Amino acid sequence: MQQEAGAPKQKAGAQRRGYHHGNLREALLEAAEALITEHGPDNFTMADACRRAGVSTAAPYRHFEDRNALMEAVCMRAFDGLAAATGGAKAPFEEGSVESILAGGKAYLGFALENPERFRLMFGRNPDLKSRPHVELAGRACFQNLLASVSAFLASRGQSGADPMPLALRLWSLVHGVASLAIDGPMDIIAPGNDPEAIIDESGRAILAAV
Amino acid sequence: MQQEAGAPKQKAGAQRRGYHHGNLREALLEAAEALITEHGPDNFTMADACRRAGVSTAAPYRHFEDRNALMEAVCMRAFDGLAAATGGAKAPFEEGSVESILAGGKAYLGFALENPERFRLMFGRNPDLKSRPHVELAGRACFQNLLASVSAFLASRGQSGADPMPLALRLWSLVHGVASLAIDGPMDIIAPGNDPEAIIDESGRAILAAV
DNA sequence: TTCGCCATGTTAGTGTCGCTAACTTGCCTT
DNA sequence: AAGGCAAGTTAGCGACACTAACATGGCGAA
Repeated sequence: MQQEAGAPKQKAGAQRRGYHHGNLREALLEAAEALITEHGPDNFTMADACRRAGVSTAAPYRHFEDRNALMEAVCMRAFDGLAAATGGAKAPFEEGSVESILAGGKAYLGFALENPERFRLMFGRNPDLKSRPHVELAGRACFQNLLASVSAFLASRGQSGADPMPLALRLWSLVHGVASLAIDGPMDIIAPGNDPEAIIDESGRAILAAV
Repeated sequence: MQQEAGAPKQKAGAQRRGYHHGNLREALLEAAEALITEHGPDNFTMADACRRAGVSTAAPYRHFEDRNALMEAVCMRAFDGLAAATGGAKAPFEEGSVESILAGGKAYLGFALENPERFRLMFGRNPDLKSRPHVELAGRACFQNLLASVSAFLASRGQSGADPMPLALRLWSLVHGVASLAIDGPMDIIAPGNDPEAIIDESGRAILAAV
């Protein structure tokens, strides 16, 4: 899902050698991730990324069509990270078990807490970003994880043929709500010292038990 | 010059008569609300608001310290609207009943669906906005509604003294998650044609039943 | 009635940003 | 060894947030 332009160049580990940077695309991605982590996606500027990478402000446009294209690349990396986090958390548990589903939800929350600005980039409303097929696909792939778990859960409850979507949406809404409130501040302001994981655990069990 | 009868310094419903606008503060607030509704808080610019109000780009700074101060004023109006919507929806039902709590949650969702960009302004991460005491207070006041309902609900279940906070946070997380996913797009993309209200209804009942 | 204060407008200007155009450099193929 | 072309550069455009200094005119006081 990348190759903007054709020719090979010095690839990995390249340092600035002279006139040419050598690995600017990767350097910009790393700069963007760092700056987004630090200041949030809204305050990210191309100029900042250029300064951090040590190039002129026109250089990025050889590698990314515009600011949003760079954001898109960062966004997709973030989705990969989220999928890895949730997938990894479920691994130790039996597929379709309550524990595995809750572990996935808590990993989703953990990712949001550890990478709040990435999370905002992924789920904030940026119509231009949302409409990019790659981003949409990455999000969909993430959700497949949950759908599969829910299908297995329903099967273990004797509902093999049932549509997993309604239950998956309930669980996703819960977990996403906890994560959003936790990182956007209201939860800390309103109820400092609470435990977001506990909310997922208790409400999640209630929702699963109601099937 | 031109002026009809000599209404001095018109306060309400004022039209531009000459050098002075007459009611610029209110005009800017209305322009900002319209522009935010149309293009989202991130794409709102002071210059747009000025054009819509028919004044120069320097004029707003006589009424608002900066862009964020204007956003703050819009944000607080939005919190008032949310409080009114949720409070009004609960009114027909007995305080503390399951139906009243669910109605409040659905009204919260309804507000988000009807005013997605306002909702994003209120709950999106804008550290400068969040830290303003007025905004924090408005948000807290909104939450008091829910806390009161949950207290009454617990009392009706024979738990008069219990702390309503944990249950309130579970419900808020659920409703906020549904609203966020519904307006930020993922829900439509992943599961078009679903019914967000049903999620609140079903999960809400499950969470309340687990008390 | 007149006068002048000063709130509320204005124009002009600064620095930053996203992005483009046109030029330059130097790696890689031939 | 030559030169094509990817990938840098500088310069510049228009938009933005915000400021400074100036202009207007409504209103209260003399």
